[in-house]
Amino acid sequence: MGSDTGMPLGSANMADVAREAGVSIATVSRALRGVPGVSQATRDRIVRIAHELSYVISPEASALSKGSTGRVAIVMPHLDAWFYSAMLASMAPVLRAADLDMLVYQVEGQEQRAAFLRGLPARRKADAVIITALPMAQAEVERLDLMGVHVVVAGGSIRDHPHVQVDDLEAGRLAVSHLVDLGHRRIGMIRTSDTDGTTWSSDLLRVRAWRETLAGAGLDACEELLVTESYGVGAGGRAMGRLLALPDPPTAVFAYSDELAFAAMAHARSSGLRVPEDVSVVGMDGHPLGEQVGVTTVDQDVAGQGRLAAEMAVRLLAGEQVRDLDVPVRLVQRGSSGPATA
Amino acid sequence: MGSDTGMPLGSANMADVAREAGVSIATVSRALRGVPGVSQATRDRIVRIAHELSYVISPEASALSKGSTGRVAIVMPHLDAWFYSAMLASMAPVLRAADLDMLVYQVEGQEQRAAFLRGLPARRKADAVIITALPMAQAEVERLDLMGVHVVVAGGSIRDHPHVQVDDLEAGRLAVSHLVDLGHRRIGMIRTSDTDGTTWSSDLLRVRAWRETLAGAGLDACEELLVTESYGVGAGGRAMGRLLALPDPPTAVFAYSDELAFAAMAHARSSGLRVPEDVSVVGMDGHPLGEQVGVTTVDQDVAGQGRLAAEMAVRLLAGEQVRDLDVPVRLVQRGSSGPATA
DNA sequence: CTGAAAGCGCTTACAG
DNA sequence: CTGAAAGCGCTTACAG
Repeated sequence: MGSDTGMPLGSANMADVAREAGVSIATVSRALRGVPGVSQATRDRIVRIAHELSYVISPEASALSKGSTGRVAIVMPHLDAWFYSAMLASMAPVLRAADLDMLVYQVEGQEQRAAFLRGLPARRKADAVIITALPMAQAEVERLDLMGVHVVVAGGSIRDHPHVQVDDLEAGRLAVSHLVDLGHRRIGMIRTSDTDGTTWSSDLLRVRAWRETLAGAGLDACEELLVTESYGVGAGGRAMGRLLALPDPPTAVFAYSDELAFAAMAHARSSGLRVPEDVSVVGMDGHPLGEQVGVTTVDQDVAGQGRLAAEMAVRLLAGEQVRDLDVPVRLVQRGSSGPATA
Repeated sequence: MGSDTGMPLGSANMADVAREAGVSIATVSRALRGVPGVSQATRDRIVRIAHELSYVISPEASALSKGSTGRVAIVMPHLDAWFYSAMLASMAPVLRAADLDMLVYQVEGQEQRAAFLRGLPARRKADAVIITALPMAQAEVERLDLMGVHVVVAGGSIRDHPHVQVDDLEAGRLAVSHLVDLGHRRIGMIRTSDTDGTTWSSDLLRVRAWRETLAGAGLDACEELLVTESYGVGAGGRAMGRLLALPDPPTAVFAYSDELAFAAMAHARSSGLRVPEDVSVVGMDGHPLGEQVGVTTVDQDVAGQGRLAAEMAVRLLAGEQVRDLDVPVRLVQRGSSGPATA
């Protein structure tokens, strides 16, 4: 690494490389990007000198002149729930392979969402934005159109933006039918209320599936069996507590996520109940811990959804057409659900 | 929102705003950034017009001329393990408050790490980089110095870069001493081997604590009791399986993380063992599920570490001095550990 | 195959 | 308080 120019390592710009190589910066630019129009010898020399100078292209300057940022923004309401981190983890390698950087925004609650959309911050910071399972009110959704970047929706759908999702209605039916088939007559549902007052397709659809499946089986989907707790660590436990405290508690519960299911099960057990003998629990997602802990779930291939959403963004940036993708769900029966005994 | 200029919403640049307002772009720049030197009337008018035109500043152009990017890069080996996602989640609001964007890099394994450091990609893409619990070989560490940006280390330490960490030696001692105090004589340890061949302070220190604590108690820290599985979903289960298959299996196990502990417990139970009667398990982290599932752990306040690391990055960017921060750990006793019965 | 020059959209001394 | 102009570091027609 002989920096014989005496300049601090890594502070070189394209002009320095050009000077050192005895060519114009236009030639350096072409050589380094690998575009045709440079002789192999010149290219080799430039590459070598750039390396010697520890030259790194300025993404800002590059972006400014070509008009694209080389970045994709990922927007999620939470970063620490498993669903979101699994999404993120599966998007990362796809974007990396396409040489795109990943800008991550945690946009939690209506206020932050409003601020995010008001500032339209992603518009000039990324070439595309992947909205992941973000609750949104109708008026907010409109703002999305103004962002002037490609929008991909993962884990849900928003108007006519291209999306990757599962059929949440089917997912909910799978879970609830499974419990109905096991002979349960009182079946509760647990969800969290980040979605307060806002439209979020997955949530609405799973609740609808719960209602419709119960109705279809001639069972009562009364409001007390649908408990909503605000998002947070204790949500699942509190929700289960409320259900179990009912005069006529459910013998089975469908939780919106596996993490809620884990907490619900733990709460039930610490209340002296056996799972599934006293109460059955079904979650949703396909959380890896679920296999170990033995939770019946509706697997929605989160990693697959993330990968596909990222690929969709990559395609859009390449100017290709994309079409909406539906990822199949499947019921995975494990120890947390069993026959109704009452 | 009357765009009376007829140009597509959001495509305006500073010159458009200037023209519309009848001022120079210099004045627009000052007005919009809130720097002094613009009359209130002019400022108000400019702000209004910018809003009407849905004007959003070009971060690229801004960054190029002022020489900073307004971004912080977060580098982690995994994004889907709880520890990392909790770190990320706690960094996000701090960076947001400082008006910094978060660029996330999942750098997994030696090959990707080498590529990351070879390209020094973060150097010009962010003003600071927060390295989170990333295993690194010595030679790789050297390259860090070349990045030409502020480096903060979270959840460990790397040479003399400012860091936020816990005392992993103490953490390990707390866990193992707890088991020794309960009367256990055969105490195993489970870890994962992302760290293969590389230096990662936390890992080395916790293993050392395990060895030293056992030695200090006159117990045998034989190699068969230290099991290393490559990182992944099944790691904890496989590791526990290996320990339990030993001719003389341990009666207690210290797992590097709570997630490993969950899996280890599940495996033990599915093997027909009771926890803690037949085997005690202690994890580390302070995973929220641990409270629900009843896992004894060494809480290392992950969210606190993430917050402090992000604050440290913000301070460095503000030109302030920072000093290394040590976050305290504490043993949280729960149901997964109990007296030795053998 | 190579270079001179315009342009991307800002910020920031420097003048007034 | 305001503006003209240089400069940030690239990319990309356009010529040769």
